[in-house]
Amino acid sequence: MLLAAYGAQQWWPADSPFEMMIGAILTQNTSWKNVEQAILNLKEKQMLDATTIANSNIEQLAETIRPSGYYRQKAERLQLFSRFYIQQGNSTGLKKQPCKALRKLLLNLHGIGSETADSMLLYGLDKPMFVVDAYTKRIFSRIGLFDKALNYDAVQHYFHQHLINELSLFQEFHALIVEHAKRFCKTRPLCKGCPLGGVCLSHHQSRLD
DNA sequence: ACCCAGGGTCATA
DNA sequence: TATGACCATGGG
Repeated sequence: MLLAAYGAQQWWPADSPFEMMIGAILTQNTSWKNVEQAILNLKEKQMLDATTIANSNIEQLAETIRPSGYYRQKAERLQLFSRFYIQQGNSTGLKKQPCKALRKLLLNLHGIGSETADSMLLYGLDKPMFVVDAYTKRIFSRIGLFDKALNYDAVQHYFHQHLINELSLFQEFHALIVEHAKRFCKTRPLCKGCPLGGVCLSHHQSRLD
Protein backbone atom coordinates (compact mmCIF):
# COMPACT_ATOMS: atom_id res chain seq x y z
CA MET A 1 0.00 0.00 0.00
CA LEU A 2 1.34 3.36 -0.97
CA LEU A 3 0.14 5.04 2.20
CA ALA A 4 1.91 2.50 4.35
CA ALA A 5 5.06 2.85 2.27
CA TYR A 6 5.33 6.60 2.14
CA GLY A 7 3.08 7.85 4.94
CA ALA A 8 1.13 11.06 5.08
CA GLN A 9 2.43 13.61 2.63
CA GLN A 10 1.05 16.97 3.77
CA TRP A 11 1.50 17.60 0.15
CA TRP A 12 0.79 21.11 -1.02
CA PRO A 13 3.08 23.46 0.90
CA ALA A 14 1.53 26.92 1.28
CA ASP A 15 0.97 29.40 4.08
CA SER A 16 -2.58 30.22 3.01
CA PRO A 17 -5.35 29.07 0.67
CA PHE A 18 -4.62 32.02 -1.58
CA GLU A 19 -0.95 31.11 -1.85
CA MET A 20 -1.93 27.54 -2.63
CA MET A 21 -4.22 28.61 -5.46
CA ILE A 22 -1.65 30.97 -6.92
CA GLY A 23 0.77 28.06 -6.87
CA ALA A 24 -1.74 25.91 -8.74
CA ILE A 25 -1.74 28.37 -11.63
CA LEU A 26 2.02 28.86 -11.58
CA THR A 27 2.74 25.13 -11.69
CA GLN A 28 0.83 24.49 -14.90
CA ASN A 29 3.14 22.33 -17.02
CA THR A 30 6.05 23.58 -14.92
CA SER A 31 8.31 21.94 -12.35
CA TRP A 32 7.57 22.84 -8.75
CA LYS A 33 11.15 23.98 -8.26
CA ASN A 34 10.59 26.85 -10.67
CA VAL A 35 7.32 27.72 -8.99
CA GLU A 36 8.99 27.94 -5.59
CA GLN A 37 11.30 30.63 -6.86
CA ALA A 38 8.42 32.58 -8.38
CA ILE A 39 6.49 32.46 -5.10
CA LEU A 40 9.61 33.49 -3.21
CA ASN A 41 9.94 36.50 -5.51
CA LEU A 42 6.34 37.46 -4.83
CA LYS A 43 6.89 37.23 -1.10
CA GLU A 44 10.06 39.30 -1.18
CA LYS A 45 8.26 42.05 -3.04
CA GLN A 46 5.30 41.82 -0.63
CA MET A 47 3.04 40.99 -3.56
CA LEU A 48 1.54 37.73 -2.39
CA ASP A 49 -2.00 38.87 -1.66
CA ALA A 50 -5.05 39.18 -3.85
CA THR A 51 -5.42 42.95 -3.79
CA THR A 52 -1.80 43.63 -4.64
CA ILE A 53 -1.76 41.16 -7.52
CA ALA A 54 -5.09 42.40 -8.82
CA ASN A 55 -3.88 45.98 -8.94
CA SER A 56 -0.25 45.44 -9.86
CA ASN A 57 1.37 46.43 -13.11
CA ILE A 58 1.05 43.40 -15.37
CA GLU A 59 4.58 43.63 -16.73
CA GLN A 60 6.12 43.98 -13.32
CA LEU A 61 4.07 41.02 -12.12
CA ALA A 62 5.20 38.97 -15.10
CA GLU A 63 8.84 39.78 -14.41
CA THR A 64 8.43 38.73 -10.79
CA ILE A 65 7.09 35.29 -11.66
CA ARG A 66 9.43 34.79 -14.61
CA PRO A 67 11.14 31.62 -13.30
CA SER A 68 7.83 29.75 -13.47
CA GLY A 69 7.72 29.96 -17.26
CA TYR A 70 4.84 31.12 -19.50
CA TYR A 71 5.19 34.20 -17.34
CA ARG A 72 3.18 36.56 -19.51
CA GLN A 73 0.03 34.45 -19.69
CA LYS A 74 0.43 33.39 -16.09
CA ALA A 75 0.61 37.02 -14.97
CA GLU A 76 -2.72 37.65 -16.65
CA ARG A 77 -4.19 34.48 -15.15
CA LEU A 78 -3.06 35.51 -11.68
CA GLN A 79 -4.75 38.87 -12.00
CA LEU A 80 -7.99 37.43 -13.34
CA PHE A 81 -8.06 34.89 -10.55
CA SER A 82 -7.19 37.45 -7.87
CA ARG A 83 -10.08 39.68 -8.91
CA PHE A 84 -12.41 36.72 -8.82
CA TYR A 85 -11.03 35.73 -5.42
CA ILE A 86 -11.74 39.17 -3.96
CA GLN A 87 -15.13 39.40 -5.61
CA GLN A 88 -16.13 36.06 -4.07
CA GLY A 89 -15.18 37.15 -0.57
CA ASN A 90 -11.76 35.50 -0.31
CA SER A 91 -11.28 31.89 0.75
CA THR A 92 -13.97 32.24 3.42
CA GLY A 93 -16.58 33.20 0.86
CA LEU A 94 -15.45 30.54 -1.56
CA LYS A 95 -15.55 27.73 0.99
CA LYS A 96 -19.20 28.46 1.77
CA GLN A 97 -20.29 27.56 -1.73
CA PRO A 98 -21.21 24.04 -2.78
CA CYS A 99 -18.45 22.11 -4.47
CA LYS A 100 -20.10 21.63 -7.82
CA ALA A 101 -21.08 25.27 -8.32
CA LEU A 102 -17.66 26.37 -7.22
CA ARG A 103 -16.00 24.12 -9.77
CA LYS A 104 -18.03 25.69 -12.54
CA LEU A 105 -17.10 29.17 -11.44
CA LEU A 106 -13.43 28.28 -11.49
CA LEU A 107 -13.65 26.61 -14.89
CA ASN A 108 -15.24 29.74 -16.30
CA LEU A 109 -12.11 31.70 -15.49
CA HIS A 110 -9.69 32.09 -18.35
CA GLY A 111 -6.60 30.01 -17.67
CA ILE A 112 -8.10 27.57 -15.20
CA GLY A 113 -8.86 24.11 -16.53
CA SER A 114 -9.96 20.87 -14.90
CA GLU A 115 -6.79 19.93 -13.09
CA THR A 116 -6.05 23.41 -11.78
CA ALA A 117 -9.64 23.83 -10.61
CA ASP A 118 -9.69 20.48 -8.83
CA SER A 119 -6.32 21.10 -7.20
CA MET A 120 -7.66 24.39 -5.86
CA LEU A 121 -10.82 22.73 -4.60
CA LEU A 122 -8.97 19.87 -2.95
CA TYR A 123 -5.92 21.54 -1.44
CA GLY A 124 -7.09 25.13 -1.10
CA LEU A 125 -10.80 24.95 -0.32
CA ASP A 126 -11.10 21.57 1.43
CA LYS A 127 -13.45 20.03 -1.13
CA PRO A 128 -13.12 16.27 -1.74
CA MET A 129 -12.31 16.33 -5.45
CA PHE A 130 -10.12 13.71 -7.08
CA VAL A 131 -7.32 15.34 -9.06
CA VAL A 132 -6.48 13.54 -12.29
CA ASP A 133 -2.98 14.10 -13.60
CA ALA A 134 -0.84 12.49 -16.26
CA TYR A 135 0.65 10.04 -13.76
CA THR A 136 -2.74 8.84 -12.61
CA LYS A 137 -3.94 8.24 -16.13
CA ARG A 138 -0.89 6.32 -17.25
CA ILE A 139 -0.43 4.22 -14.15
CA PHE A 140 -4.01 3.13 -13.66
CA SER A 141 -4.91 2.65 -17.30
CA ARG A 142 -1.82 0.50 -17.65
CA ILE A 143 -2.88 -1.62 -14.70
CA GLY A 144 -6.14 -2.08 -16.54
CA LEU A 145 -8.58 -0.20 -14.35
CA PHE A 146 -9.82 1.90 -17.25
CA ASP A 147 -9.01 2.75 -20.85
CA LYS A 148 -6.16 5.16 -21.40
CA ALA A 149 -8.25 7.16 -23.87
CA LEU A 150 -10.75 8.25 -21.22
CA ASN A 151 -10.95 11.99 -20.82
CA TYR A 152 -10.44 13.90 -17.58
CA ASP A 153 -14.04 13.87 -16.36
CA ALA A 154 -14.46 10.17 -17.07
CA VAL A 155 -11.36 9.22 -15.13
CA GLN A 156 -12.39 11.43 -12.25
CA HIS A 157 -15.84 9.91 -12.26
CA TYR A 158 -14.28 6.47 -12.01
CA PHE A 159 -12.35 7.35 -8.86
CA HIS A 160 -15.28 9.20 -7.32
CA GLN A 161 -17.33 6.03 -7.66
CA HIS A 162 -14.67 3.68 -6.41
CA LEU A 163 -13.21 5.65 -3.53
CA ILE A 164 -14.71 6.71 -0.23
CA ASN A 165 -15.71 10.34 -0.48
CA GLU A 166 -13.33 11.71 2.09
CA LEU A 167 -11.19 14.82 1.93
CA SER A 168 -8.07 13.39 3.49
CA LEU A 169 -8.18 10.34 1.25
CA PHE A 170 -8.29 12.37 -1.94
CA GLN A 171 -5.56 14.67 -0.69
CA GLU A 172 -3.31 11.76 0.14
CA PHE A 173 -4.12 9.75 -2.93
CA HIS A 174 -3.05 12.30 -5.49
CA ALA A 175 0.07 13.22 -3.53
CA LEU A 176 1.13 9.61 -3.18
CA ILE A 177 0.73 8.91 -6.87
CA VAL A 178 2.96 11.80 -7.80
CA GLU A 179 5.62 10.99 -5.21
CA HIS A 180 5.53 7.35 -6.21
CA ALA A 181 6.07 8.16 -9.87
CA LYS A 182 8.95 10.49 -9.09
CA ARG A 183 10.64 7.97 -6.85
CA PHE A 184 11.07 5.25 -9.43
CA CYS A 185 12.12 7.38 -12.33
CA LYS A 186 13.79 10.52 -11.06
CA THR A 187 15.10 11.66 -14.36
CA ARG A 188 12.14 11.21 -16.66
CA PRO A 189 8.97 10.13 -14.83
CA LEU A 190 6.74 10.32 -17.89
CA CYS A 191 9.12 9.24 -20.59
CA LYS A 192 7.37 7.43 -23.42
CA GLY A 193 9.81 4.55 -23.28
CA CYS A 194 8.65 3.60 -19.82
CA PRO A 195 5.80 1.08 -20.11
CA LEU A 196 4.18 2.28 -16.90
CA GLY A 197 4.86 5.94 -17.29
CA GLY A 198 7.97 5.68 -15.22
CA VAL A 199 6.75 3.17 -12.70
CA CYS A 200 7.85 -0.44 -12.79
CA LEU A 201 5.30 -3.26 -12.72
CA SER A 202 6.85 -4.88 -9.68
CA HIS A 203 5.97 -1.85 -7.62
CA HIS A 204 2.31 -2.13 -8.37
CA GLN A 205 0.85 -4.67 -6.07
CA SER A 206 -0.98 -1.70 -4.62
CA ARG A 207 -4.72 -1.72 -5.16
CA LEU A 208 -7.71 0.43 -4.53
CA ASP A 209 -9.52 -0.42 -1.35
C1' DA B 1 20.76 18.97 -28.75
C1' DC B 2 16.60 16.77 -26.83
C1' DC B 3 12.98 15.90 -23.42
C1' DC B 4 10.23 16.96 -19.58
C1' DA B 5 7.71 19.47 -15.72
C1' DG B 6 2.20 19.03 -10.14
C1' DG B 7 -1.77 22.54 -18.07
C1' DG B 8 -4.71 25.43 -20.82
C1' DT B 9 -6.29 27.94 -24.94
C1' DC B 10 -7.14 28.44 -29.58
C1' DA B 11 -7.43 27.26 -34.55
C1' DT B 12 -8.28 23.75 -37.59
C1' DA B 13 -10.61 19.41 -39.61
C1' DT C 1 -14.67 15.44 -30.82
C1' DA C 2 -9.87 15.41 -31.38
C1' DT C 3 -5.39 16.57 -32.63
C1' DG C 4 -1.52 20.29 -33.13
C1' DA C 5 0.70 24.78 -32.25
C1' DC C 6 1.76 27.80 -28.87
C1' DC C 7 3.16 29.56 -24.46
C1' DA C 8 8.82 29.87 -21.81
C1' DT C 9 11.90 28.79 -17.82
C1' DG C 10 15.14 25.51 -15.68
C1' DG C 11 17.09 20.84 -15.00
C1' DG C 12 18.46 16.11 -16.54
